[in-house]
Amino acid sequence: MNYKEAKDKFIQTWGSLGTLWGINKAMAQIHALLFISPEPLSMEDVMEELHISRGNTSMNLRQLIDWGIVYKTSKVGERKEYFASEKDINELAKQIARERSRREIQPTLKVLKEVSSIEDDGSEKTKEFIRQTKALHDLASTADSIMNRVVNQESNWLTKTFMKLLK
Amino acid sequence: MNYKEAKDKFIQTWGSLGTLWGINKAMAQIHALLFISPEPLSMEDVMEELHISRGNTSMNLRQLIDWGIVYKTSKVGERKEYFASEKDINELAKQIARERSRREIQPTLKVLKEVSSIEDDGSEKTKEFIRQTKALHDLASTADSIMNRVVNQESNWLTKTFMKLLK
DNA sequence: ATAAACTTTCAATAATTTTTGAAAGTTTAA
DNA sequence: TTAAACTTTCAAAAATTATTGAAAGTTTAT
Repeated sequence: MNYKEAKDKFIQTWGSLGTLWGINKAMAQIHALLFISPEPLSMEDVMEELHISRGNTSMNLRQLIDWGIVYKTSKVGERKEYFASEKDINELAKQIARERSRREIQPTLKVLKEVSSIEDDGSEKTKEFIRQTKALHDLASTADSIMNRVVNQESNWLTKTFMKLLK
Repeated sequence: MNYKEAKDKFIQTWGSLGTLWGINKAMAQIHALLFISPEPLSMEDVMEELHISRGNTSMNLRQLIDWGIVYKTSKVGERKEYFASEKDINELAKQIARERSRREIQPTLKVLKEVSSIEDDGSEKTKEFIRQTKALHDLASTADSIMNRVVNQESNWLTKTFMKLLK
């Protein structure tokens, strides 16, 4: 396998994985491309490499910036903007964990808390509902605490902790 | 909020969350319904509660069974099959972790290993590619080890470990 | 063997999500 | 101020994914 083949395969794989953690294919592919590029790329570069339209590129770059895993840079004497991805893998993991917590877990916890607080009328179905939604709340809440802890520690905490756990 | 409202809200929320962990809405809603039901439900019951077709119900119940989080049961003297979800939250978390590892992480690891093994021709872009794909491989691999450990421990390991970490 | 009770399959349709591309918007240089 | 260089927006189109429902399939009782 040569560089070009490996690169295409990586971008393709990362792209289809993206849909699994809640971002679309183009967004994940742009991220993959920037992640392995030694130099920041312009919008034009991204469009050409991935064969996607200007509009699509613009919108998805914006989203990546919103997620905090891609940055705008500029080159002296050039008007164009260039884009670079977060290169540090720990920083990337932290950022993703942070965003997933904010976008998914927090809103879910809110709903779980709400629905598990209905009045217990004594019926079996109500009891079961309260029991099960409370259990889910606890699970999600615990998972979220872990994620927040990862997010708020020094960059290597994740790896260190994992290594300890694996001993 | 009464029981019916809370139930609908829970099913709705769980349904839209589903798309985020890689299962479709109907599948997640069926799971939600069974998860809070004190009794196993028939296909008919599920169709009526969620207003979805027979075919849809059948296919998604099958998938839930494939994921290992819903079981078929039967009632004596009845020909119909009934369906019940895994009720134990630790078992549910384990099962989901196990399936996500098998379906997503393992295949990704395979590709990452493959593409990060291309020959280093000394160019900056190749060096960067190898460095970054290796780093991702390490991250995914570590995350997977954790998940497998969770999967292979006694039912309460997850919660216990989390509690320790939070101290 | 027949038929009733039930489940599965799958081609057609519907719903949703993504992508395009051209017009509108913005910034900078002269 | 003008215009060139570049980016963003968004309605329409395309692509993808989910759902339906009726026919085919299966199982069980008689």
